[in-house]
Amino acid sequence: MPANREKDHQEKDQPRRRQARGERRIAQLLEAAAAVFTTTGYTAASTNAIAREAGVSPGTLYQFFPNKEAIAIELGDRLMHEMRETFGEALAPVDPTTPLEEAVGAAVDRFIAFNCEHPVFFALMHGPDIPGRIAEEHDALHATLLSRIEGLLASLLPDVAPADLIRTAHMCLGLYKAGLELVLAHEGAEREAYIQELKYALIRYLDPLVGTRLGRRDTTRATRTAS
Amino acid sequence: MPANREKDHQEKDQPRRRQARGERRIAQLLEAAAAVFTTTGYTAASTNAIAREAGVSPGTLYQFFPNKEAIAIELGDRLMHEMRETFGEALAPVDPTTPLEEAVGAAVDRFIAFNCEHPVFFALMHGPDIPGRIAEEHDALHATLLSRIEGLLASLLPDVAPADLIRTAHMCLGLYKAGLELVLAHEGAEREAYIQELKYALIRYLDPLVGTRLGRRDTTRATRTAS
DNA sequence: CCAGAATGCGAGCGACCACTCGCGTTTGTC
DNA sequence: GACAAACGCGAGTGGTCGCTCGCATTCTGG
Repeated sequence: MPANREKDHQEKDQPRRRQARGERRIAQLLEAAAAVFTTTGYTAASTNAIAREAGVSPGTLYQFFPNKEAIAIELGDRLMHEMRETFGEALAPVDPTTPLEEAVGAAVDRFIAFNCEHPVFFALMHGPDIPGRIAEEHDALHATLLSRIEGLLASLLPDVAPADLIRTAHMCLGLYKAGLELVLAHEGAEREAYIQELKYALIRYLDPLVGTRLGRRDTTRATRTAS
Repeated sequence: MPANREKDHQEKDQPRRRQARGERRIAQLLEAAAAVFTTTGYTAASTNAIAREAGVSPGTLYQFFPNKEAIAIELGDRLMHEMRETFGEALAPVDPTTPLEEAVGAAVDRFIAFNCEHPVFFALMHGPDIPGRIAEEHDALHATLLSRIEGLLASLLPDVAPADLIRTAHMCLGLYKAGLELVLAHEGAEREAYIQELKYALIRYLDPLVGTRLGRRDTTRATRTAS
């Protein structure tokens, strides 16, 4: 196979010369795609609808993306990048003396904030309708999150077998996703209440594992608002 | 509008005269549909694929179902019916002296068993790809489950405000769904382990709400299998 | 045994979708 | 100002899908 073509079919070596206009269009299209994906999901979203939402023609969309999948991939990449830089390593390093409540509370708060700001993230990760390539990205993110959580748990719970640690990490992520769905489904005070419930469920789930730790406060639910 | 037509367009008053052959075909088609929905989801499933899976022609399929949606509706109805008769009122009445562990454990066991036996149930309820009518059925089931759980919780936790009760019911269902996903994703011993984790998470979440109850045993996790 | 209904078929219809192509417009460069 | 490249357009193409229709076959009641 030839090493490199000239002006034709170049995809990765020469990312194609873009004008400022083009970059703006790309951002515009990704924003529109995020909106459409959020409301209809990936498969049900039509490229024509995305182009319409962005106020351009279908042809213009395909000037910047080779196909529909690439739009979701690029969107996923940017989200992942933004996620990393939003709370960089905030999940990994854990001072073993940190109280469980604080560690869980801080992690949940950050994730919830991110997901509220980027609802398309949940839509892309949660749909059973995602084709091959995106599923890989999804799995990669999933694995990353799991290993992060696993590391965090390992620092909190030194005396737990690895197999149990992995399972516990899966459970934490699952419980978080369940809570997130409820959080996103509500607003205002009710949303806050669900955030508290989520933190509470996670803390109660993890607490007894923190067997030999000092100063374990009781995790009994605080007095609830009488409503 | 006329009260009833004769032989034309009758839909509900005269369910159309069926032969035994027809009933068999319907069951066959629903089974095929369940298989296809389970593997590909509702929207991605094509009626031609369902017909092929059932070994009949597309035309035959439409002899028994007016459209694709009706297949999912009928499937949902039969599932719901089977669910009701499988553990009828098993969720509703709760002896207030029942230990929390038993109540939760029994309910989870029953639901997990049902979902393992009918994987299409999870596929139909979990997909974000579901059109209007089915979503209504979904919501109806959701509401039914919620009120059942709410009733169960009310019998267990008499001194909790209604608003908190509703929220707690939502949380329980969400936590269950999260656990179910993990349970279905594993097999054998690992599946059993996740079932235990799910029960444990629910019990720990609910336990402190059972404030003024007698004989509350400690819910510390039992010694885990050493792998 | 026979009329009529129920069942079964599969090519085909219209709609929609991802994607393309030819051509006109704007922009950066010399 | 001129040339090329990037940008922009929208009708059109091939393909899939839900669904229909005309016709053949099988069953049922009288």
